[in-house]
Amino acid sequence: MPEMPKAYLPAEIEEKWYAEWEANKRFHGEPNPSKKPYSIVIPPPNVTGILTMGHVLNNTLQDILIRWHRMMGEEVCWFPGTDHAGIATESKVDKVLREKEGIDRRALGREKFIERVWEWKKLYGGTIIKQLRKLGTSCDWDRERFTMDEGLSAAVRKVFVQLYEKGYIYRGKRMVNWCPAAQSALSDEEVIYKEVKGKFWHFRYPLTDGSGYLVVATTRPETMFGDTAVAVPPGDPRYKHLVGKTVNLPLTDRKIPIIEDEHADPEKGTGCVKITPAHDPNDYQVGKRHNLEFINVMNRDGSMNAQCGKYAGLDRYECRKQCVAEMESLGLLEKIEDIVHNVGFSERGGVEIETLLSDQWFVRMDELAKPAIEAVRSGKIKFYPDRWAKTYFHWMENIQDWCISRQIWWGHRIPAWYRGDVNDENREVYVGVNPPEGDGWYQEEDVLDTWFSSWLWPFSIMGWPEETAELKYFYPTNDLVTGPDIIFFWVARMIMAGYEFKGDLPFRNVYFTSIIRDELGRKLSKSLGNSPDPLKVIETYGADALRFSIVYIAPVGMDIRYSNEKCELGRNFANKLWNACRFRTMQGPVSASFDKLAVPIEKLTQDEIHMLNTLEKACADVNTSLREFRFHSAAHDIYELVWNNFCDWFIEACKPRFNADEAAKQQALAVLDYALWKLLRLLHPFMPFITEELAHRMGFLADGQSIMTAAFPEADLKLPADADKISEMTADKYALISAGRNLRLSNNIAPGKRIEYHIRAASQEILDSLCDQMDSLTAMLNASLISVSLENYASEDGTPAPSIVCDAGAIFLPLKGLVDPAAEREKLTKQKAELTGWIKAAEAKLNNEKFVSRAPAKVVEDVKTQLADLKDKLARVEESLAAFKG
RNA sequence: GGGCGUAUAGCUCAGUUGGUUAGAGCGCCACGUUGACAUCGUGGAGGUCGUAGAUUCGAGUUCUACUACGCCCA
Repeated sequence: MPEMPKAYLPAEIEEKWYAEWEANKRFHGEPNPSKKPYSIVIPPPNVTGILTMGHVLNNTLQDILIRWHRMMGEEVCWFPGTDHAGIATESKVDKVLREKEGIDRRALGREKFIERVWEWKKLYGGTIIKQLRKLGTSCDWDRERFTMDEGLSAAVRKVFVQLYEKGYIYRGKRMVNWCPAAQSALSDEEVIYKEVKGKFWHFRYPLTDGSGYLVVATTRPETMFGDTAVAVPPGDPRYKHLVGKTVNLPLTDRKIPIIEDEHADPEKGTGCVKITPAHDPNDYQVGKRHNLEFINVMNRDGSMNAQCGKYAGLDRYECRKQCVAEMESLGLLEKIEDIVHNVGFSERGGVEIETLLSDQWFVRMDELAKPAIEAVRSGKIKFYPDRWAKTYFHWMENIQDWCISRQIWWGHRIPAWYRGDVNDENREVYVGVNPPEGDGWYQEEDVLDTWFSSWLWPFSIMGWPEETAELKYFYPTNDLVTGPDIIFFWVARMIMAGYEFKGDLPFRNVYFTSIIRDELGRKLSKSLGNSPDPLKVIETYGADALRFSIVYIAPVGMDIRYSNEKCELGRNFANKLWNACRFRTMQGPVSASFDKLAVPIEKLTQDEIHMLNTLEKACADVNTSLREFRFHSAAHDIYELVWNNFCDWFIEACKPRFNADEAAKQQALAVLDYALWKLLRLLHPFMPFITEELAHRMGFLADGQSIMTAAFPEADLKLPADADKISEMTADKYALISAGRNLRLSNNIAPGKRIEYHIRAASQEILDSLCDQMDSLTAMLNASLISVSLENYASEDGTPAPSIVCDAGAIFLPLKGLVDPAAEREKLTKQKAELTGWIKAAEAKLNNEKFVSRAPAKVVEDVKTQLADLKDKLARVEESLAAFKG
């Protein structure tokens, strides 16, 4: 084994191990009845996508779960793949064709265009999948799927037909969200409402009888060409006499009725409101109630149509401007008010959404929702953090029908065929998995919402509707890790689909990740330029560092404020571990028994017992944390264990033993190796590359073996019965050492200078124990000599020495006349004041009869013990103080 | 308008069922290159836990109201 470099360099090592793992099919899962199954399906990233920090967090957490379960000996399978992202991909390829080749999609035609999309997908569709590998994700790449694969497409067709036959899918003319950029309908979930500054234009609509006018306010003047009524509040005395009359709709030659309807709010503006049934959801309801005419005034691309007279063909915003100008010139503009209101924008591209009436396909959701609600309510499916269940219930209990048709080409074409005139509402309709027999049939032009294939992902990815061995073994999956932003889009729908088509839940636990923001708390976005490139971060810090850092800093259920510099934490940690191992290799070959502790427990030193005891507790804690999806807690525990317990204290305590007799050295190494091997395994799910590398370098694994399938550590070591007590005493000893170092520093003694100390032990037991461990004590204090007794330090000439009082006793630094008595008095006086304060607090408690009678006996006992300790400490401080007053 | 969440050290965040003197990382100050590690070591300074009440022997931890910020839904 070549000597280890001084600093850990991740690049080559990560590359090497990933290739090795893949070549040996270490990620592959296969139905295996003799083992317990564990599976996860990846939230399929868009095939057009590139890796973002959101993916990094999400996939790191999945990989941690996957690797953890794999190490626990389960048959693990992580199913990966991508979705076809209908609108996103179509517009992307469309743009490329237009800009690079000057080709218009429409001129190309549907068939040719789709061919080009497939070509594009072949070239670039694998990008994000390749990038995920850099992160170390152990997906079963043999099982990678795409939502447009033949099998998954068959699943979509089957599901569509099944729901249609059940009467859950229907086609109809409804108000839908229309994206003028994509020129397609969108589901409610794809519309994002934002508060924007806008205007209220107050228009005068003249009464036909010439007796005056009504004032209506609108934020959308251009839709006035679709007005088919003016509504007033029912019974409103201001307008009662006008109901049934008509107004002349300005800029047109139409007369429209004045009607009474609750939608008109008497408090708002004049109380009158114009009704545009074809362009507003509320007006649509009014239109239906009053049997009004529905006039569509807009084209698919957001321009005005022939209903708008001379404004036909104008863009909606231009038309708005000109309408307002003309109304003003006609003296019909009463006033303009600045307002802030909610406007819907398309989730992609941020184009303002139109609501308009059109023919679309819908899924009735109410029945599908029932078992899905029950699954979460009964706890069969658990959400982490569980408060997301509330959001889920609220949405599910008020669920709306799902608009699933999209007026684009890239996607699953709806398996419906028609025969007869396109405009004939009564033409023949056929819905089936395969095209109908006979002549004259033509297929529906629309394709399905991408989520209509994604909601089948947990079982379509396993080959459904075929009855595959994978489905039998790996379905339902165990855990799902995803962002809360797609709880409606995806999570809720998968649960519904699971019950409807598989008759069973798709997963048991859903972990909702944090959302990543920049340091200032802003959302990451392309336009702000604040999205870090994970690949660059991996190049700079290493994948392990990125993974560890992001888990370490991710708060539970809150947004993460991320910056690349935070990866220094993970990089430094990796380097620390690397160097600890480097130091170990310098001490000789690996111990013969590192897997099982060969040292008899009665021979263990206190430092060793403390290390092992802490290690065992950490193993238990990490397992518990992971079971509860408390990833950051597990990361913190491991960090603390490695850096603080293992490196700062245990290795330092070992050092003198490495230079002592051979038996002591071999025992120290045996314990160290046992702990280190366990540490590496504990850390592996978080930092897969460095742990694999070190496990091999240290000799814990032979060629051809992998830490990936080594046993995940559990708290299974038998320690002496009084291990906890010894552990505590050792911690007190370390506190004493810190105090000794403090004395050295505060008295300006060079760190390299070996000096004498005196320790007054707090008890005979502590005295004995300190004497037992004189070698490590001396080394860690860099002392030349340490005297221990039950007495304070007393110099021959009676000069007092500075000291610090701790739980284990007091430590003195004999300076032989070099002390500054004033400074020492000040320090001691301050300490005395603190102690006195605490003593008063403790006494107050014990003098409180209610406390003594009502608090648990254990608590009262603790306070008593504490008070005794405090008084003891105070006595010592006072002794020292008296000495310095001398 | 309804719902949810968050407010703890200069910054970013821990603090699981209420119980000893509230923690970590970064940053800051001092010292330091004795062969694991300057991607480091040693020591130190720094919060009374948004505000006001309530419950309790005891509250950062429970309850109520309020304030600020954020998210979701309408």
